[in-house]
Amino acid sequence: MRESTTPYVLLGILGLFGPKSGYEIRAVIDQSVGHFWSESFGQIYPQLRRLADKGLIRQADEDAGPRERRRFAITEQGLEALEGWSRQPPRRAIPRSELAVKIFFGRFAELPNVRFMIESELRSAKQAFEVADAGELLTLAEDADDASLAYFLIITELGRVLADARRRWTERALSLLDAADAGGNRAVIEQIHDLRAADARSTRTSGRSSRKSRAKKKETRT
Amino acid sequence: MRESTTPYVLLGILGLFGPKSGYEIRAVIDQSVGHFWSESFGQIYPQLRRLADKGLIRQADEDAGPRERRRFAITEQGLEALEGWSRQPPRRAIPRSELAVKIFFGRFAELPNVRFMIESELRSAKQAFEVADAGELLTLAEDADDASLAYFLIITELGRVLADARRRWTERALSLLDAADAGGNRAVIEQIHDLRAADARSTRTSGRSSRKSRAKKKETRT
DNA sequence: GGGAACATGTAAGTCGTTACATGATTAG
DNA sequence: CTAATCATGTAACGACTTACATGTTCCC
Repeated sequence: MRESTTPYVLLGILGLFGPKSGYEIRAVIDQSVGHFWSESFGQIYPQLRRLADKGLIRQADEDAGPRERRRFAITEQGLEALEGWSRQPPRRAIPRSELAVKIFFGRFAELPNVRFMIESELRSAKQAFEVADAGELLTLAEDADDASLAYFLIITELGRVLADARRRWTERALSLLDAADAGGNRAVIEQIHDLRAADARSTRTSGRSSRKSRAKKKETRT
Repeated sequence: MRESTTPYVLLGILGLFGPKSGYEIRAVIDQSVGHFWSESFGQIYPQLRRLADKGLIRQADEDAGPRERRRFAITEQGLEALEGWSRQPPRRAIPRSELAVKIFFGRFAELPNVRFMIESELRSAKQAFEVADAGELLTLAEDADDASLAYFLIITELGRVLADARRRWTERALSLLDAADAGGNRAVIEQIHDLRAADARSTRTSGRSSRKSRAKKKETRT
């Protein structure tokens, strides 16, 4: 990675939510984009200093003691840097999933073991869904007038959709494991065909739900 | 990260597919778990040496020249190490998505810009789905008798489900963007309610598809 | 003979986590 | 008074990417 995204994340938080300390920034990240980004203090504090040195942020409270809270505000320059970065297409990297790798190598573990991993993933996915769902309600309640409302909701929606997908996958994975356990490869293949059939059914159904968005699109064109 | 998973990925590939060179290992990773893991040569080659030094792998062809292909095979010791690792629960890390962050900070970009990012994601998701789908067909054709069949299919299934989720999310994101563009926050909120309604509808429908897997489960119990 | 793909490897440098050190403030 | 939480910061280390250097083999 030629350029770290960390500094821009810090700038973005300060830009959206006003002056914040390193500690507060971390909390805000966890509670907003926490499903898709994280920063450690070991990254945040040195980076804040660097941003301040470059003039992209400035200390908001000049009267801070040595171990006291120091809030930073984004500067005009920082805003420009943030805007410049925001326009660039995102770097996409394959997310590394150790779970996926361990399942792929499942042969070298015991079946109950693999099953347990998937069940853990199921619990994790359910919880992630609840968190995203709660976050969405909170956003609707608190940011109903915010200029970022649509963006915030797109992110909570991503959390919901992805968590739901993870949940659905765990169910399918368990059904395949069951099939393998009970009927070997033949049953596994049969189960895969069932899943494909289920997919075909749901594709047919979901075509209906796009009716509502069509109305919106018409408005945009006029 | 206390312990890298890279060495175990190399061991796993050698364990599943027999002796391979660094170059081949990379190709196999890309074509199998490529959606969920990747390794660079800068990782692979030094790591192979370390694994060989520890006796977890050994060079399969002793007669290799300086710049010739050197294949490695997993040893008994390596297999034990791999099995030990396989049993441990996976470390889970929040996948860092720069796309999500950029959208969250969408206020600082221009709307067409954000839209373009999401449309790129849509294309990427569609392509990922096709790749996963093709991989599944290949697995069904080539590994129908493999002891890992169920595990391989669980991974291709993960690729399909996740790619599909990403696709569905982009559509929703675009509908929210449209709403914001056309009717501001009020329309956005309306659109979110529409999405929730669509969710409720599909939850009701999808309950049916678990009928098939129930049959399998019954078999397992007996 | 030349280009594409195959193939191995190193060096530099960044990125990022973890563990540690330190202290202030608040609630019970 | 003491535990939890708030709060800032550093140091060490490991992981990983990127760019570079080098050479082979195969096919046109």
